[in-house]
Amino acid sequence: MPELPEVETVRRGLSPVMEGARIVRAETRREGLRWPFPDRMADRLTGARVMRLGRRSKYLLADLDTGETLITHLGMSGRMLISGHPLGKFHHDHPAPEKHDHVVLHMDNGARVTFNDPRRFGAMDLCDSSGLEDHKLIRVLGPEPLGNAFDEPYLIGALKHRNSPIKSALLDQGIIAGLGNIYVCEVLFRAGIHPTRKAMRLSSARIAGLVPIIRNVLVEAIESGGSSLNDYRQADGELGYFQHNFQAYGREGQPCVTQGCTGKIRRITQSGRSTFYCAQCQR
DNA sequence: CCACGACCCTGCATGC
DNA sequence: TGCATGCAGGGTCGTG
Repeated sequence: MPELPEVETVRRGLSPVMEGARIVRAETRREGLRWPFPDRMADRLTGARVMRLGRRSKYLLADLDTGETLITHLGMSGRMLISGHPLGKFHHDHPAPEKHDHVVLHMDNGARVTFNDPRRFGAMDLCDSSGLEDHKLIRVLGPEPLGNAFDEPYLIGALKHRNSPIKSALLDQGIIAGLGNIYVCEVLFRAGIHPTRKAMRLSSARIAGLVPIIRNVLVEAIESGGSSLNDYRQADGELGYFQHNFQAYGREGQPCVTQGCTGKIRRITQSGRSTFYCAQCQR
């Protein structure tokens, strides 16, 4: 489900429900997801007030008044469902827990936030807020693509010696934090760059051109409420609609939308993941 | 220091 | 109807 725009959409949906509210009860319905939950997680969450809901890359960060931060990753299939709140799908009641509801946060404003994740690639962890930047999942991340540290000189330097395909390099969270398979395909399509091209073989000018394209794709996707594939929804139950703006991803066999291009979108596999591109206008 | 494949897990669409 | 296969927006780890 989630790349940076989807996680940002979830954050925006959750923040009016969670910010300023206290967790009166935390239910963990299994021992962990991708990894075991941290020691006594439910106890450490109980009574905590959420000061601020933030995001770093694809991680949701709930800054608590206990001095700890709750780190949540949605993996491939994770969702955050709101009930008992006007901004949630269920305004007044709480649906019975479903099969893959793994963590339920009961807020003092009557809302419940449920972390549902069928594939269980998601994760939760708690750390000292002061040490967040040193957390093992956070410290390995490259710059935020919508932040000031991400600019043309940075990307040129980061890709200069990369011998891997540009597709793999842009998926590397240590280079740019937050792009995933969909948005990398869309970025390379807009840039007219062939996904198998070696990063180090691209001119500085072409790499520099990627920077505004990356920012634009992400901003447009966030403004659209993210992309809804399968049953992914925003926290309020609404569907995002950026998937209607895909120009490459998921369009195998369909005509290229570039003006004057007669090509069709192809699908290849790169390191186990599908890449969609137009062989005529991406070089 | 890479780059790549296997693996983690469930659900869904497809084809026989 | 059942069953096998392949695919899915995430990431880590071991190997060469």
